[in-house]
Amino acid sequence: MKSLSTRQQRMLDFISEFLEEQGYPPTVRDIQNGCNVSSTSVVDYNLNILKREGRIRRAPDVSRGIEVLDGSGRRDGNMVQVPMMGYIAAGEPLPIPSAEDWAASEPMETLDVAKSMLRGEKDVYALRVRGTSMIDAFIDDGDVVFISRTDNVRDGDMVVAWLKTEKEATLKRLYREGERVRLQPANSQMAPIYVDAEELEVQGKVVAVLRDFS
Amino acid sequence: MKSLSTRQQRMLDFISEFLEEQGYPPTVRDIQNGCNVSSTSVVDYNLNILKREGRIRRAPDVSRGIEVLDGSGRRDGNMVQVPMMGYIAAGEPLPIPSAEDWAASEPMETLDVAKSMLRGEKDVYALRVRGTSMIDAFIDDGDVVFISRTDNVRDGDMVVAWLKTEKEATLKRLYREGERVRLQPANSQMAPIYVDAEELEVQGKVVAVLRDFS
DNA sequence: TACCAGTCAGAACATTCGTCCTATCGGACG
DNA sequence: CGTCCGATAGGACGAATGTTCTGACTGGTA
Repeated sequence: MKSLSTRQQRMLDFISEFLEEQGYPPTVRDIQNGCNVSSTSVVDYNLNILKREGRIRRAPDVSRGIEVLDGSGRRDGNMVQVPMMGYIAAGEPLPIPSAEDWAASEPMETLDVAKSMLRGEKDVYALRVRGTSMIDAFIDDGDVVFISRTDNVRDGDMVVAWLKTEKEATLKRLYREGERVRLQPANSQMAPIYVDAEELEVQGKVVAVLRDFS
Repeated sequence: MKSLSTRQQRMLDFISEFLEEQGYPPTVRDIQNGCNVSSTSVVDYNLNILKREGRIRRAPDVSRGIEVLDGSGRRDGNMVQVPMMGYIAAGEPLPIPSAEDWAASEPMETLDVAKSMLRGEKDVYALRVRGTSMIDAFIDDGDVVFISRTDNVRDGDMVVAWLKTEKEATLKRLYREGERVRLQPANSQMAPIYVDAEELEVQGKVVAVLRDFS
């Protein structure tokens, strides 16, 4: 990647900052003032260079039609708000409304998460782990688990397993073995649980675990 | 929060979509065409209502000067690119260039992360954990730890501890006890390590741990 | 020196685009 | 029925803004 002149670098930084602060891109004249350039034509000139170098994209004849591209040519701003649906703890039912109620439900606490972290998983919600019942999966009290409400569960996936008779929800790796299902703790020192397929309800698949120190 | 008319809701959705797809907000006329409105004045009229209801912010006399606000009045698009600096494993030195080299170093792999996840911590980088040497901190092989290169370490913080003579880097909770330092594993079953303050170099503070299933 | 490519200035031009004025329509209300 | 109000249209004005043209200045090169 070709190196930029100081002016071009400054312009690029200014555009990013402006976008961050204002929520929309700057105009040619905004850049002119922000970078101490004495003519709009110079800004235009250097914007074309930035475009040629693949640093920005420009929509012609469109005011503020500038997009800043990162190193690989992607645009920034790929966030998603994941609803925090409550707690998960062994022995308590999961407080998850159906998908229909979901959209209609009241605004709740949400977690800002980069889309890339979810790797394309859809219909994701978050739960905070209460207690140390998941410790065998290296999931501690207070951790946040991101669950994808998907049916596409493959053997070996970490799932939210609801045991109907025990009325218990835990996180385990799931393996189908004929009639029954093996629920394998992540810790090899711990013994697996075998249950009837009927006994089990898979609430979703764990996409990610987040532990926050602050 | 007052409910919106179908047209207003549609406009709000359109603005978000447009912003997501184009990277900059729509004009009044973009909204007009996108929502099948027959006059710009109607768009303006409804935009003012959306503003009054606190759903958007508008910069007067500014083209595309629309910001979509979430429920609590914050603007979307609060992302940060955290550099992935390599691996951390007991017995290997940390491959962390100094802060000066850092800016000059080559473009490296980055992780998109919501700012809110870092809770204001500055100068954050990421490391991938190799091996199970951190297992006592409930940190598994392959997990990603986010490190803040800060000096503001308080007792009880989880830190990247570099033991000079052992040439070992591990994640432990740090407690100062006079001359020496106690390094406490997260797992209460495991015994703490006591080292001379001289022996220890704190590389940074752990801000978050992320485990990704995919 | 002469030439050339890269960069910058200043200014004018043509759209784009936010705003505003006026008018219409339908429902609620006395 | 008349009035008022929210929502909608159509259109036009003027400011905001991208684009372009001309000219000048620089440093490198034959």
